[in-house]
Amino acid sequence: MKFNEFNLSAALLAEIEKAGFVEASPIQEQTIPLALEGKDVIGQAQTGTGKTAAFGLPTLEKIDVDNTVIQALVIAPTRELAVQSQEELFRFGRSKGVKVRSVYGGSSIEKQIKALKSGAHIVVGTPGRLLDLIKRKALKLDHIETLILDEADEMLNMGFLEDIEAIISRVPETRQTLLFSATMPEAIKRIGVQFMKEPEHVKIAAKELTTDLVDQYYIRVKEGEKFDTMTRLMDVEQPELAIVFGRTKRRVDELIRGLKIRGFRTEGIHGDLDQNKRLRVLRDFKNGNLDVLVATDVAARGLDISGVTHVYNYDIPQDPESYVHRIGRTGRAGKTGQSITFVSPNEMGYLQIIENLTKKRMKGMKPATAEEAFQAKKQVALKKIERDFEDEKIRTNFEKFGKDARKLAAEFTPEELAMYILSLTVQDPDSLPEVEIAREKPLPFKPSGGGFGGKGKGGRGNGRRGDQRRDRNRRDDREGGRRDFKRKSNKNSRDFEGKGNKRPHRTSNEKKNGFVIRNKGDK
DNA sequence: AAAAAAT
Repeated sequence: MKFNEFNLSAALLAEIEKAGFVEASPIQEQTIPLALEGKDVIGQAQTGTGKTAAFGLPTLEKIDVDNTVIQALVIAPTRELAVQSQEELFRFGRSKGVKVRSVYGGSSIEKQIKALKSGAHIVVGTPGRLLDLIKRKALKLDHIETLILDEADEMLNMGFLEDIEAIISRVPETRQTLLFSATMPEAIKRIGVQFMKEPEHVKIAAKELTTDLVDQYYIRVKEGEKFDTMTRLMDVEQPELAIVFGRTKRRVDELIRGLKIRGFRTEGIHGDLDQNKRLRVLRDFKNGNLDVLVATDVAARGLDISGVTHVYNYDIPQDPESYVHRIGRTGRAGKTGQSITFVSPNEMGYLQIIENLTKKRMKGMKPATAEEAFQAKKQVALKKIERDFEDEKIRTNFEKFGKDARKLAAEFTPEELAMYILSLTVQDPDSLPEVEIAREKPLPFKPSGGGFGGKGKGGRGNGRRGDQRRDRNRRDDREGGRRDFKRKSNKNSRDFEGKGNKRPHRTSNEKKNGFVIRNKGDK
Protein backbone atom coordinates (compact mmCIF):
# COMPACT_ATOMS: atom_id res chain seq x y z
CA MET A 1 0.00 0.00 0.00
CA LYS A 2 1.22 3.44 -0.87
CA PHE A 3 1.17 6.47 1.40
CA ASN A 4 -1.01 8.44 -0.97
CA GLU A 5 -3.71 5.81 -0.59
CA PHE A 6 -4.18 6.74 3.04
CA ASN A 7 -6.66 9.42 3.86
CA LEU A 8 -3.95 11.94 4.68
CA SER A 9 -4.03 15.65 3.96
CA ALA A 10 -2.02 17.21 1.16
CA ALA A 11 0.36 18.98 3.53
CA LEU A 12 1.46 15.71 5.11
CA LEU A 13 1.66 13.87 1.81
CA ALA A 14 3.89 16.59 0.45
CA GLU A 15 6.39 16.05 3.25
CA ILE A 16 6.17 12.27 2.91
CA GLU A 17 6.98 12.61 -0.75
CA LYS A 18 9.82 15.01 0.01
CA ALA A 19 11.26 12.42 2.37
CA GLY A 20 11.17 9.91 -0.45
CA PHE A 21 8.63 7.62 1.19
CA VAL A 22 6.35 5.84 -1.22
CA GLU A 23 5.45 2.41 0.01
CA ALA A 24 4.12 2.01 3.55
CA SER A 25 5.66 -0.63 5.78
CA PRO A 26 3.41 -3.39 7.15
CA ILE A 27 3.03 -1.75 10.54
CA GLN A 28 2.20 1.56 8.90
CA GLU A 29 -0.26 -0.03 6.52
CA GLN A 30 -2.18 -1.61 9.37
CA THR A 31 -1.88 1.07 12.01
CA ILE A 32 -2.48 4.27 10.09
CA PRO A 33 -6.06 3.56 8.91
CA LEU A 34 -7.11 2.35 12.38
CA ALA A 35 -5.52 5.33 14.08
CA LEU A 36 -7.11 7.71 11.59
CA GLU A 37 -10.49 6.27 12.55
CA GLY A 38 -9.70 7.27 16.12
CA LYS A 39 -9.27 3.73 17.44
CA ASP A 40 -6.89 2.77 20.20
CA VAL A 41 -4.10 0.64 18.75
CA ILE A 42 -1.49 -1.66 20.20
CA GLY A 43 1.22 -1.99 17.61
CA GLN A 44 3.65 -4.82 17.92
CA ALA A 45 6.60 -4.77 15.58
CA GLN A 46 10.32 -4.99 15.74
CA THR A 47 12.35 -1.82 15.67
CA GLY A 48 13.24 -0.23 12.39
CA THR A 49 9.87 -0.97 10.85
CA GLY A 50 8.68 2.59 10.68
CA LYS A 51 6.83 2.87 13.95
CA THR A 52 7.34 6.60 14.29
CA ALA A 53 5.51 7.34 11.06
CA ALA A 54 2.90 4.74 11.95
CA PHE A 55 1.78 6.71 14.98
CA GLY A 56 3.13 10.07 13.83
CA LEU A 57 1.15 10.56 10.65
CA PRO A 58 -2.32 9.94 12.11
CA THR A 59 -1.39 12.07 15.11
CA LEU A 60 -0.21 14.94 12.92
CA GLU A 61 -3.33 14.60 10.80
CA LYS A 62 -5.52 15.20 13.83
CA ILE A 63 -3.67 18.27 15.08
CA ASP A 64 -5.54 21.53 14.79
CA VAL A 65 -2.73 24.02 14.17
CA ASP A 66 -4.93 27.04 14.83
CA ASN A 67 -5.40 25.90 18.39
CA THR A 68 -2.08 26.35 20.15
CA VAL A 69 -2.52 23.84 22.94
CA ILE A 70 -0.80 20.53 23.44
CA GLN A 71 -2.92 18.00 21.63
CA ALA A 72 -0.64 14.99 21.60
CA LEU A 73 1.89 13.52 23.98
CA VAL A 74 4.55 10.94 23.14
CA ILE A 75 6.37 9.14 25.96
CA ALA A 76 9.72 7.60 25.02
CA PRO A 77 12.25 5.55 27.00
CA THR A 78 15.48 7.40 26.27
CA ARG A 79 16.39 11.01 25.66
CA GLU A 80 17.84 10.33 22.25
CA LEU A 81 14.70 8.56 21.17
CA ALA A 82 12.62 11.48 22.32
CA VAL A 83 14.72 13.82 20.22
CA GLN A 84 14.58 11.49 17.27
CA SER A 85 10.79 11.21 17.36
CA GLN A 86 10.48 14.95 17.77
CA GLU A 87 12.62 15.52 14.70
CA GLU A 88 10.67 13.07 12.61
CA LEU A 89 7.31 14.46 13.69
CA PHE A 90 8.52 17.95 12.99
CA ARG A 91 9.70 16.95 9.56
CA PHE A 92 6.40 15.41 8.53
CA GLY A 93 4.33 18.15 10.11
CA ARG A 94 6.38 21.04 8.82
CA SER A 95 4.16 22.16 5.91
CA LYS A 96 1.14 21.88 8.08
CA GLY A 97 2.79 24.10 10.66
CA VAL A 98 2.74 21.68 13.59
CA LYS A 99 4.90 22.65 16.53
CA VAL A 100 6.65 19.71 18.13
CA ARG A 101 8.75 20.05 21.29
CA SER A 102 10.89 17.52 23.05
CA VAL A 103 11.53 17.50 26.79
CA TYR A 104 13.99 15.30 28.62
CA GLY A 105 16.37 15.33 31.52
CA GLY A 106 19.97 16.38 31.49
CA SER A 107 19.44 19.73 29.87
CA SER A 108 18.04 23.04 30.97
CA ILE A 109 14.47 22.76 32.13
CA GLU A 110 14.02 26.53 31.85
CA LYS A 111 14.72 26.42 28.14
CA GLN A 112 12.26 23.64 27.72
CA ILE A 113 9.63 25.53 29.69
CA LYS A 114 10.21 28.55 27.50
CA ALA A 115 9.87 26.43 24.39
CA LEU A 116 6.61 24.99 25.68
CA LYS A 117 5.33 28.48 26.44
CA SER A 118 6.15 29.66 22.95
CA GLY A 119 3.59 27.16 21.74
CA ALA A 120 3.44 23.42 21.18
CA HIS A 121 0.99 21.06 19.53
CA ILE A 122 2.88 17.86 20.24
CA VAL A 123 5.25 17.12 23.11
CA VAL A 124 7.67 14.21 23.10
CA GLY A 125 9.43 13.41 26.36
CA THR A 126 11.01 10.98 28.75
CA PRO A 127 8.98 10.08 31.85
CA GLY A 128 11.01 11.80 34.55
CA ARG A 129 11.14 15.18 32.90
CA LEU A 130 7.50 15.02 31.86
CA LEU A 131 6.48 14.45 35.48
CA ASP A 132 8.75 17.22 36.64
CA LEU A 133 7.16 19.63 34.19
CA ILE A 134 3.70 18.53 35.18
CA LYS A 135 4.47 19.16 38.85
CA ARG A 136 5.83 22.59 38.01
CA LYS A 137 2.61 23.23 36.12
CA ALA A 138 4.65 24.00 33.04
CA LEU A 139 3.02 21.20 31.08
CA LYS A 140 -0.73 21.18 30.67
CA LEU A 141 -2.18 17.94 29.50
CA ASP A 142 -5.89 18.67 29.60
CA HIS A 143 -6.25 19.12 25.85
CA ILE A 144 -4.44 15.94 24.90
CA GLU A 145 -6.34 13.99 22.30
CA THR A 146 -3.67 11.48 21.41
CA LEU A 147 -1.36 9.72 23.84
CA ILE A 148 1.45 7.60 22.49
CA LEU A 149 3.58 5.14 24.43
CA ASP A 150 6.64 4.33 22.36
CA GLU A 151 8.80 1.30 23.12
CA ALA A 152 6.47 0.45 25.97
CA ASP A 153 8.17 -2.81 26.91
CA GLU A 154 11.45 -1.02 27.21
CA MET A 155 9.97 1.66 29.43
CA LEU A 156 8.62 -1.02 31.70
CA ASN A 157 11.96 -2.78 31.83
CA MET A 158 13.46 0.47 32.93
CA GLY A 159 11.06 0.71 35.81
CA PHE A 160 8.92 3.51 34.44
CA LEU A 161 5.59 1.87 35.12
CA GLU A 162 4.69 4.12 38.02
CA ASP A 163 5.82 7.26 36.25
CA ILE A 164 3.84 6.34 33.19
CA GLU A 165 0.74 5.64 35.24
CA ALA A 166 1.15 8.99 36.94
CA ILE A 167 1.41 10.76 33.59
CA ILE A 168 -1.52 8.91 32.06
CA SER A 169 -3.69 9.84 35.03
CA ARG A 170 -3.24 13.49 34.04
CA VAL A 171 -4.41 12.95 30.48
CA PRO A 172 -8.13 13.26 29.73
CA GLU A 173 -9.88 9.91 29.41
CA THR A 174 -11.51 10.88 26.16
CA ARG A 175 -8.17 10.60 24.43
CA GLN A 176 -6.99 8.14 21.83
CA THR A 177 -4.15 5.93 23.01
CA LEU A 178 -1.53 4.30 20.79
CA LEU A 179 0.95 1.87 22.28
CA PHE A 180 4.00 0.44 20.57
CA SER A 181 6.05 -2.40 21.84
CA ALA A 182 8.38 -4.96 20.34
CA THR A 183 7.22 -7.65 22.73
CA MET A 184 3.95 -8.29 24.53
CA PRO A 185 4.69 -9.34 28.10
CA GLU A 186 1.82 -9.55 30.61
CA ALA A 187 2.59 -6.12 32.02
CA ILE A 188 2.04 -4.50 28.64
CA LYS A 189 -1.22 -6.34 28.14
CA ARG A 190 -2.31 -5.06 31.54
CA ILE A 191 -1.62 -1.49 30.45
CA GLY A 192 -3.73 -2.16 27.39
CA VAL A 193 -6.63 -3.33 29.54
CA GLN A 194 -6.24 -0.62 32.15
CA PHE A 195 -5.58 2.46 30.07
CA MET A 196 -6.94 1.77 26.61
CA LYS A 197 -10.40 1.42 25.12
CA GLU A 198 -10.95 -1.78 23.18
CA PRO A 199 -7.56 -1.56 21.57
CA GLU A 200 -6.98 -3.14 18.19
CA HIS A 201 -3.94 -5.34 18.39
CA VAL A 202 -1.81 -5.03 15.29
CA LYS A 203 0.90 -7.61 15.22
CA ILE A 204 3.46 -7.70 12.52
CA ALA A 205 4.48 -11.28 12.30
CA ALA A 206 7.85 -11.23 13.96
CA LYS A 207 8.72 -14.66 12.71
CA GLU A 208 12.23 -13.43 12.69
CA LEU A 209 13.64 -11.22 15.37
CA THR A 210 16.58 -10.35 13.21
CA THR A 211 16.61 -9.53 9.54
CA ASP A 212 18.55 -11.50 6.97
CA LEU A 213 19.89 -8.18 5.81
CA VAL A 214 22.36 -8.40 8.66
CA ASP A 215 25.13 -10.95 8.36
CA GLN A 216 25.78 -12.15 11.89
CA TYR A 217 29.26 -13.29 12.83
CA TYR A 218 31.02 -14.16 16.02
CA ILE A 219 34.69 -14.31 16.83
CA ARG A 220 35.97 -16.39 19.69
CA VAL A 221 38.76 -14.45 21.28
CA LYS A 222 40.42 -14.11 24.65
CA GLU A 223 39.53 -11.02 26.62
CA GLY A 224 43.06 -9.64 26.41
CA GLU A 225 43.14 -9.91 22.62
CA LYS A 226 39.75 -8.43 21.92
CA PHE A 227 40.82 -4.90 21.23
CA ASP A 228 43.51 -5.73 18.71
CA THR A 229 41.24 -8.27 17.08
CA MET A 230 38.53 -5.69 16.65
CA THR A 231 40.69 -2.89 15.31
CA ARG A 232 42.36 -5.22 12.86
CA LEU A 233 39.00 -6.29 11.61
CA MET A 234 37.96 -2.68 11.28
CA ASP A 235 41.08 -1.98 9.29
CA VAL A 236 40.31 -4.87 6.99
CA GLU A 237 36.62 -4.20 6.61
CA GLN A 238 36.81 -0.42 6.51
CA PRO A 239 33.28 0.08 7.80
CA GLU A 240 31.70 3.26 6.55
CA LEU A 241 29.78 3.77 9.74
CA ALA A 242 30.19 1.47 12.71
CA ILE A 243 28.76 1.21 16.18
CA VAL A 244 30.77 -0.51 18.90
CA PHE A 245 28.83 -1.66 21.91
CA GLY A 246 30.47 -2.01 25.31
CA ARG A 247 29.00 -3.44 28.47
CA THR A 248 29.66 -0.63 30.91
CA LYS A 249 30.13 3.12 30.86
CA ARG A 250 33.71 2.74 31.92
CA ARG A 251 34.30 0.25 29.16
CA VAL A 252 32.90 2.66 26.61
CA ASP A 253 35.27 5.38 27.83
CA GLU A 254 38.19 3.01 27.49
CA LEU A 255 37.19 2.01 24.00
CA ILE A 256 36.83 5.60 22.86
CA ARG A 257 40.28 6.36 24.16
CA GLY A 258 41.79 3.27 22.57
CA LEU A 259 40.14 3.73 19.20
CA LYS A 260 41.25 7.34 19.09
CA ILE A 261 44.82 6.25 19.75
CA ARG A 262 44.51 3.90 16.83
CA GLY A 263 43.39 6.71 14.60
CA PHE A 264 39.67 6.18 14.33
CA ARG A 265 37.37 9.18 14.28
CA THR A 266 35.26 8.18 17.22
CA GLU A 267 33.18 9.41 20.12
CA GLY A 268 30.79 7.73 22.46
CA ILE A 269 27.45 7.82 24.19
CA HIS A 270 26.58 6.64 27.66
CA GLY A 271 24.52 7.74 30.60
CA ASP A 272 27.28 9.55 32.47
CA LEU A 273 28.06 11.90 29.61
CA ASP A 274 26.26 15.18 29.71
CA GLN A 275 23.24 15.35 27.52
CA ASN A 276 24.52 18.04 25.17
CA LYS A 277 27.56 15.92 24.51
CA ARG A 278 25.38 12.89 23.85
CA LEU A 279 23.28 14.73 21.33
CA ARG A 280 26.30 16.36 19.73
CA VAL A 281 28.00 13.00 19.29
CA LEU A 282 24.90 11.50 17.78
CA ARG A 283 24.57 14.41 15.38
CA ASP A 284 28.22 14.16 14.37
CA PHE A 285 27.82 10.46 13.77
CA LYS A 286 24.72 11.01 11.63
CA ASN A 287 26.49 13.73 9.67
CA GLY A 288 29.38 11.44 8.94
CA ASN A 289 31.86 13.47 10.98
CA LEU A 290 32.58 10.34 12.99
CA ASP A 291 33.22 6.85 11.68
CA VAL A 292 32.76 4.90 14.86
CA LEU A 293 30.23 5.41 17.62
CA VAL A 294 30.98 3.65 20.89
CA ALA A 295 27.99 3.14 23.14
CA THR A 296 26.41 1.34 26.02
CA ASP A 297 22.99 -0.16 25.54
CA VAL A 298 21.54 3.33 25.81
CA ALA A 299 21.99 3.42 22.04
CA ALA A 300 20.89 -0.15 21.44
CA ARG A 301 17.24 0.51 20.92
CA GLY A 302 15.32 2.40 18.33
CA LEU A 303 17.95 4.83 17.19
CA ASP A 304 17.57 5.26 13.48
CA ILE A 305 20.87 6.18 11.98
CA SER A 306 20.97 5.60 8.28
CA GLY A 307 23.97 3.97 6.74
CA VAL A 308 25.35 2.02 9.71
CA THR A 309 27.26 -0.76 7.98
CA HIS A 310 28.76 -2.58 10.97
CA VAL A 311 27.80 -3.34 14.54
CA TYR A 312 30.63 -4.62 16.71
CA ASN A 313 29.62 -6.19 19.97
CA TYR A 314 32.90 -5.68 21.72
CA ASP A 315 31.23 -7.18 24.76
CA ILE A 316 28.62 -9.82 24.24
CA PRO A 317 25.34 -8.44 25.52
CA GLN A 318 24.30 -10.15 28.73
CA ASP A 319 20.67 -9.61 27.88
CA PRO A 320 19.84 -11.57 24.72
CA GLU A 321 17.06 -9.11 23.87
CA SER A 322 19.65 -6.41 23.81
CA TYR A 323 21.56 -8.32 21.13
CA VAL A 324 18.55 -8.18 18.87
CA HIS A 325 18.26 -4.44 19.35
CA ARG A 326 21.93 -3.75 18.96
CA ILE A 327 22.31 -5.47 15.62
CA GLY A 328 19.07 -3.84 14.56
CA ARG A 329 21.01 -0.58 14.25
CA THR A 330 22.24 -1.89 10.91
CA GLY A 331 20.44 -3.59 8.06
CA ARG A 332 17.85 -0.82 8.06
CA ALA A 333 15.74 0.58 5.26
CA GLY A 334 16.54 -2.28 2.92
CA LYS A 335 20.30 -1.89 3.21
CA THR A 336 22.55 -4.72 4.27
CA GLY A 337 24.77 -4.75 7.32
CA GLN A 338 27.09 -6.88 9.31
CA SER A 339 27.39 -7.64 12.99
CA ILE A 340 30.40 -9.13 14.72
CA THR A 341 30.16 -10.35 18.29
CA PHE A 342 33.34 -10.96 20.25
CA VAL A 343 33.01 -13.88 22.58
CA SER A 344 35.57 -14.99 25.10
CA PRO A 345 35.82 -18.73 25.69
CA ASN A 346 33.91 -18.59 28.97
CA GLU A 347 31.07 -16.68 27.34
CA MET A 348 30.22 -19.27 24.71
CA GLY A 349 27.12 -20.19 26.71
CA TYR A 350 25.76 -16.68 26.17
CA LEU A 351 26.26 -17.06 22.45
CA GLN A 352 24.10 -20.13 22.60
CA ILE A 353 21.41 -18.31 24.54
CA ILE A 354 21.33 -15.53 21.98
CA GLU A 355 21.11 -17.99 19.13
CA ASN A 356 18.27 -19.77 20.85
CA LEU A 357 16.40 -16.50 20.95
CA THR A 358 17.09 -15.38 17.39
CA LYS A 359 16.76 -18.90 16.01
CA LYS A 360 19.76 -18.17 13.88
CA ARG A 361 23.32 -19.32 13.92
CA MET A 362 26.05 -16.77 13.91
CA LYS A 363 28.82 -17.65 11.52
CA GLY A 364 32.28 -18.04 12.92
CA MET A 365 34.75 -15.50 11.66
CA LYS A 366 38.46 -15.86 11.62
CA PRO A 367 40.32 -12.91 13.10
CA ALA A 368 42.36 -10.88 10.65
CA THR A 369 46.11 -10.94 11.10
CA ALA A 370 48.11 -7.82 11.76
CA GLU A 371 49.58 -8.13 8.31
CA GLU A 372 46.17 -8.31 6.65
CA ALA A 373 45.05 -5.26 8.56
CA PHE A 374 48.15 -3.40 7.55
CA GLN A 375 47.80 -4.27 3.90
CA ALA A 376 44.17 -3.28 3.91
CA LYS A 377 44.96 0.08 5.44
CA LYS A 378 47.64 0.61 2.88
CA GLN A 379 45.20 -0.02 0.05
CA VAL A 380 42.79 2.49 1.46
CA ALA A 381 45.46 5.12 1.94
CA LEU A 382 46.69 4.54 -1.58
CA LYS A 383 43.22 5.00 -3.00
CA LYS A 384 42.74 8.15 -1.03
CA ILE A 385 46.00 9.51 -2.27
CA GLU A 386 45.10 8.70 -5.86
CA ARG A 387 41.87 10.56 -5.37
CA ASP A 388 43.70 13.47 -3.86
CA PHE A 389 45.94 13.61 -6.87
CA GLU A 390 42.95 13.88 -9.12
CA ASP A 391 41.48 16.58 -6.95
CA GLU A 392 44.83 18.31 -6.72
CA LYS A 393 44.48 18.13 -2.98
CA ILE A 394 47.82 16.44 -2.69
CA ARG A 395 49.56 19.75 -2.24
CA THR A 396 47.56 20.61 0.84
CA ASN A 397 48.28 17.20 2.23
CA PHE A 398 51.94 17.77 1.87
CA GLU A 399 51.74 21.06 3.61
CA LYS A 400 50.13 19.30 6.52
CA PHE A 401 53.29 17.28 6.88
CA GLY A 402 55.34 20.43 6.95
CA LYS A 403 57.02 19.79 3.64
CA ASP A 404 57.58 22.21 0.88
CA ALA A 405 54.90 20.97 -1.43
CA ARG A 406 56.11 22.72 -4.56
CA LYS A 407 59.61 21.52 -4.19
CA LEU A 408 58.57 17.94 -3.53
CA ALA A 409 56.05 17.96 -6.33
CA ALA A 410 58.79 18.99 -8.69
CA GLU A 411 61.10 16.25 -7.54
CA PHE A 412 58.80 13.27 -7.45
CA THR A 413 56.45 11.58 -9.82
CA PRO A 414 52.86 11.39 -8.59
CA GLU A 415 53.27 7.72 -7.80
CA GLU A 416 56.32 8.37 -5.73
CA LEU A 417 54.61 11.14 -3.87
CA ALA A 418 51.76 8.81 -3.09
CA MET A 419 54.09 6.27 -1.67
CA TYR A 420 55.88 8.83 0.37
CA ILE A 421 52.69 10.07 1.94
CA LEU A 422 51.67 6.51 2.49
CA SER A 423 54.69 5.89 4.63
CA LEU A 424 53.64 8.81 6.77
CA THR A 425 49.97 7.95 7.13
CA VAL A 426 49.92 4.19 7.45
CA GLN A 427 51.41 2.65 10.50
CA ASP A 428 53.21 -0.59 10.42
CA PRO A 429 51.55 -3.16 12.70
CA ASP A 430 54.74 -3.48 14.69
CA SER A 431 54.73 0.18 15.51
CA LEU A 432 51.05 0.53 16.39
CA PRO A 433 50.57 2.26 19.71
CA GLU A 434 49.81 -0.15 22.51
CA VAL A 435 46.31 0.11 23.90
CA GLU A 436 45.28 -1.27 27.25
CA ILE A 437 41.61 -1.77 27.86
CA ALA A 438 40.73 -2.13 31.52
CA ARG A 439 39.35 -5.51 32.37
CA GLU A 440 35.72 -5.88 33.23
CA LYS A 441 34.44 -8.36 35.70
CA PRO A 442 33.50 -11.48 33.82
CA LEU A 443 29.82 -11.98 33.21
CA PRO A 444 28.12 -14.13 35.80
CA PHE A 445 28.01 -17.70 34.70
CA LYS A 446 24.68 -18.49 33.16
CA PRO A 447 23.64 -22.02 33.95
CA SER A 448 21.69 -23.98 31.42
CA GLY A 449 17.99 -24.27 32.02
CA GLY A 450 14.70 -22.80 30.95
CA GLY A 451 15.20 -24.40 27.57
CA PHE A 452 18.45 -22.59 26.96
CA GLY A 453 21.50 -24.45 25.91
CA GLY A 454 23.90 -22.83 28.31
CA LYS A 455 27.00 -24.90 28.51
CA GLY A 456 25.06 -28.08 28.22
CA LYS A 457 24.43 -30.21 25.20
CA GLY A 458 24.61 -28.52 21.87
CA GLY A 459 26.54 -25.63 23.36
CA ARG A 460 29.50 -24.47 21.45
CA GLY A 461 31.55 -23.85 24.51
CA ASN A 462 32.29 -27.38 25.51
CA GLY A 463 34.99 -28.03 23.00
CA ARG A 464 33.41 -31.13 21.58
CA ARG A 465 32.70 -29.38 18.37
CA GLY A 466 36.13 -27.97 17.98
CA ASP A 467 36.83 -29.59 14.66
CA GLN A 468 33.57 -28.52 13.18
CA ARG A 469 34.17 -25.07 14.40
CA ARG A 470 37.48 -24.90 12.72
CA ASP A 471 35.75 -25.82 9.51
CA ARG A 472 33.14 -23.20 10.02
CA ASN A 473 35.82 -20.67 10.48
CA ARG A 474 37.32 -21.31 7.13
CA ARG A 475 37.23 -18.76 4.43
CA ASP A 476 33.95 -19.77 2.83
CA ASP A 477 32.22 -18.56 5.94
CA ARG A 478 33.69 -15.18 5.52
CA GLU A 479 32.27 -14.31 2.16
CA GLY A 480 31.26 -10.71 2.09
CA GLY A 481 33.13 -10.07 5.27
CA ARG A 482 36.29 -9.21 3.46
CA ARG A 483 36.92 -7.11 0.45
CA ASP A 484 39.62 -7.60 -2.11
CA PHE A 485 42.43 -8.04 0.30
CA LYS A 486 41.94 -11.64 1.14
CA ARG A 487 45.16 -13.44 1.74
CA LYS A 488 46.63 -14.58 -1.50
CA SER A 489 47.80 -17.97 -0.44
CA ASN A 490 46.23 -20.55 1.77
CA LYS A 491 49.38 -21.77 3.34
CA ASN A 492 48.89 -19.77 6.51
CA SER A 493 45.21 -20.23 6.83
CA ARG A 494 45.44 -22.24 9.99
CA ASP A 495 47.79 -19.87 11.67
CA PHE A 496 45.12 -17.86 13.34
CA GLU A 497 45.00 -18.17 17.08
CA GLY A 498 48.38 -19.78 16.94
CA LYS A 499 51.94 -18.84 16.41
CA GLY A 500 53.52 -18.48 13.06
CA ASN A 501 51.73 -15.32 12.06
CA LYS A 502 54.44 -13.00 13.21
CA ARG A 503 55.72 -10.70 10.60
CA PRO A 504 59.44 -10.75 10.01
CA HIS A 505 61.08 -7.83 11.71
CA ARG A 506 61.84 -4.91 9.46
CA THR A 507 63.74 -1.78 10.04
CA SER A 508 63.60 1.05 7.58
CA ASN A 509 60.40 2.91 7.04
CA GLU A 510 60.50 2.62 3.28
CA LYS A 511 61.03 -1.08 3.33
CA LYS A 512 58.33 -1.60 5.86
CA ASN A 513 55.78 -0.19 3.51
CA GLY A 514 57.13 -2.07 0.61
CA PHE A 515 58.06 1.12 -1.17
CA VAL A 516 61.28 2.87 -1.86
CA ILE A 517 61.28 6.55 -2.51
CA ARG A 518 63.59 7.55 -5.25
CA ASN A 519 64.45 10.79 -6.85
CA LYS A 520 63.39 11.31 -10.42
CA GLY A 521 66.83 10.92 -11.84
CA ASP A 522 67.58 7.66 -10.03
CA LYS A 523 67.08 4.38 -11.64
C1' DA B 1 25.43 -7.58 37.32
C1' DA B 2 24.51 -3.29 33.79
C1' DA B 3 22.15 0.40 31.86
C1' DA B 4 18.53 3.78 31.35
C1' DA B 5 15.74 7.98 33.67
C1' DA B 6 14.42 13.90 37.45
C1' DT B 7 17.62 16.92 40.46
